[in-house]
Amino acid sequence: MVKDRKDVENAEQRIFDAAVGVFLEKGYDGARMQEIAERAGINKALLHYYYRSKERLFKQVFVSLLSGMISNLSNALEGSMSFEEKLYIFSREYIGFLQHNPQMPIFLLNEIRLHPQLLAEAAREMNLPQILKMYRDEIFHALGNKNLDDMQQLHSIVNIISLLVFPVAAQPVIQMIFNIDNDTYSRFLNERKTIVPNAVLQIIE
Amino acid sequence: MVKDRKDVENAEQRIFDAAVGVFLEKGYDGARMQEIAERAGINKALLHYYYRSKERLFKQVFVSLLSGMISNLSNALEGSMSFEEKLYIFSREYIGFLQHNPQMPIFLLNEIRLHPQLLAEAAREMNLPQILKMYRDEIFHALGNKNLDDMQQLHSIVNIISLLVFPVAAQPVIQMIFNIDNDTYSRFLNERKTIVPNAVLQIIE
DNA sequence: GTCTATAACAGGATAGAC
DNA sequence: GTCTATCCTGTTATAGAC
Repeated sequence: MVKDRKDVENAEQRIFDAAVGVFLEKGYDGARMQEIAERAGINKALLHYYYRSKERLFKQVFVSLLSGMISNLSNALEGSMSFEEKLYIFSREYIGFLQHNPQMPIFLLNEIRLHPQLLAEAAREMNLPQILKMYRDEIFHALGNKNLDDMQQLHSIVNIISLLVFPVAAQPVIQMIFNIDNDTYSRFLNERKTIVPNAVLQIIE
Repeated sequence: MVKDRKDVENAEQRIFDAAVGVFLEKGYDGARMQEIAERAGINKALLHYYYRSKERLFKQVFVSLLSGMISNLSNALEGSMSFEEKLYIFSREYIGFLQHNPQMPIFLLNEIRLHPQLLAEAAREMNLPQILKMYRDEIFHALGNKNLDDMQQLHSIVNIISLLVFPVAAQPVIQMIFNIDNDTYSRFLNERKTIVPNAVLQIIE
């Protein structure tokens, strides 16, 4: 089980990596087992040998993407900084992550929309509730110092996420409507790494 | 061509209505011509008689949904009210519309993501550029009075749309994470009809 | 473990009767 | 216009050799 040679990645892992790519690009319904096999450089039959069915393979990919996204970001919230500091770091990290994975938000939201039970199942397989509880406690605690009631705290959190995620998720539409080239849009997103926390703090105060 | 009897809607229209429902629920790849035919109460062959192919039927549905959404909302921007007044009305109308069509944002964004050329084609078939130019002029003009440069204006517009759309689009995820029941979430969205314009004005000033 | 071959069926599309 | 029957391809999944 020596794995230090990355260029000789085993078949199971290559299949999984290929599946991540294909499912992300095409969605569950649009993805083809044939294409996953081709990208992994192996035969279709081997997919079923390792993962039994398309559905089971997809669920593993889905959980992996969702939990990867969440655990990546929870790092930004750890430590003993002030709420303001955490907000700036979180905004920078989150937009940075999304810039490297622009397809993920719509992919995840759409698959959840199509298969609502996915979210509950995924939550069971990863320790999602626990991680999210940490998020909530962390954020609510920070916001609690601002004398906001429960509903106001929820508005604040949703405001932050909305301002960070949507501009990346809707990039193609926004670029098309306002006729913006890629470089300009990239600058636009980079600016938001500080503009969003600024705006959020302004709203709360 | 008498059409005053709505209960005797002709086959072509019934097919189209059924197609809207199925495509919205399942997406292009997940939708089945068979199911559209069943919901329309006619046979599969008749789908092809009227619409030739699944792809052509889908394009008409897509354009209809996109242009319906846009033209509905442009009403809110007409008239000679102040920017502040328009902002409040627009926020109320937009969230209200989304509450009745919660599936639409993710459906549209995902189909555009899967088929980037859809947006350009749809723009050609409807008078999208013209409508959007009206939007832009209207909004930029209003924001222009606030002494904002181009990039700041773009941030403002994207902020508004993000704060309005995302909380509806991501409703299932947000409800699950924060353990919120439907009634509470509905109140939450209603509150945002005034909270969002308040916040936006606060950011701009 | 990995392959080839094929089963089994679903789904879009068309032919042709009425 | 509307239907039934059918074609034909693509797709998941499995059987079985190596």
